Amino acid sequence: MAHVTDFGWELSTAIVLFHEAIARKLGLNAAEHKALGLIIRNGPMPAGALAPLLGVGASAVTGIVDRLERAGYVTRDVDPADRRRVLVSAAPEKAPDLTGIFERLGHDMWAFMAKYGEQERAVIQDYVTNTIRVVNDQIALLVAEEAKRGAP
Amino acid sequence: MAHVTDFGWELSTAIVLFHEAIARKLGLNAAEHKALGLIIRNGPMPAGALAPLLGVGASAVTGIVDRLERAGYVTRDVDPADRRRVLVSAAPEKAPDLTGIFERLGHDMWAFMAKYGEQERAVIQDYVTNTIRVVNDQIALLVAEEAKRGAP
DNA sequence: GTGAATAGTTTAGCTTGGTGAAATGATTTC
DNA sequence: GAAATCATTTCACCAAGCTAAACTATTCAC
Repeated sequence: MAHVTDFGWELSTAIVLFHEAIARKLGLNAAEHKALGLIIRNGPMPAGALAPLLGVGASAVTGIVDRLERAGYVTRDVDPADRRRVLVSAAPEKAPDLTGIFERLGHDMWAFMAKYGEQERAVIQDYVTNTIRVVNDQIALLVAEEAKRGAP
Repeated sequence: MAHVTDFGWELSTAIVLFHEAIARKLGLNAAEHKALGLIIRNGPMPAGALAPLLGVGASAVTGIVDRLERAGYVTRDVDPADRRRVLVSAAPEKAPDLTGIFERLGHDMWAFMAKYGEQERAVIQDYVTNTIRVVNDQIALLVAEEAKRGAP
């Protein structure tokens, strides 16, 4: 098992460093990067919804979205359904040479994935899926602990 | 391939969130968490060696190590070989209930790893190793770009 | 042994990015 | 249609954490 955890540790470190490098490349701090990730993943969201997800107050979201908008990564649009709300959407065309990076990443991943047979891919998929589940479980436990300490 | 990248994306997000949750649990900010990780991984290191790895100036390291030391996660010791130098070592016994978290994580990983046969584990190992390599390559490219922009 | 170089810390000043209360504009309720 | 509510922004202020430069202690070169 030492092998598995060691690999996991290395992979985990690499992924965190990769995220940091991407954020630097985009000129974003942690909060802005996280916000952009949430918007890309979840689609357009009202500004207020970001506050709890980022763990900051509503007024701080204005500044974060300001900077993302000024950099061209997102756009603000009034929600036609409820014109009090401001929907923040990703402006994917403005992401700089990131396409190049993800293309290279995808290409290199593809290069070694191609040699696996169908069964081997199934194993890998099972492994990754289970790892995601296990990690998410631990996150949930940690967050639950925080919540308990926060409001006991 | 859409599957693979999607899984990769999910895994990547989970890992980043896990790291953040751990840092919050320890009461550490990003720089402190990164520094502690480096010290744990590399063993005792002189304070000055941390500065370039963290991407901060030497004077900032003092504050970072101060906070880690005050929290009990590391100790400072004068290097007997060169008494100008201060070796920063991890104080593992002081890490709080983290043992519990990593025990649970290891246990849950073990639970589903146990069902794989030897060949399946070899496939997984190959996959993880290659993924680490590919991600590290992209990091190296990004860092090289930064260096070029930084000092052309 | 003296002078230059090195490791770490201290200090002062500044930037960043946050909070919380009040303001603004839009929507719902009665 | 007036009043209460809601989403977001604005404003003034505050704290964290960084840099640059001065300072102390130690080592190395000659």
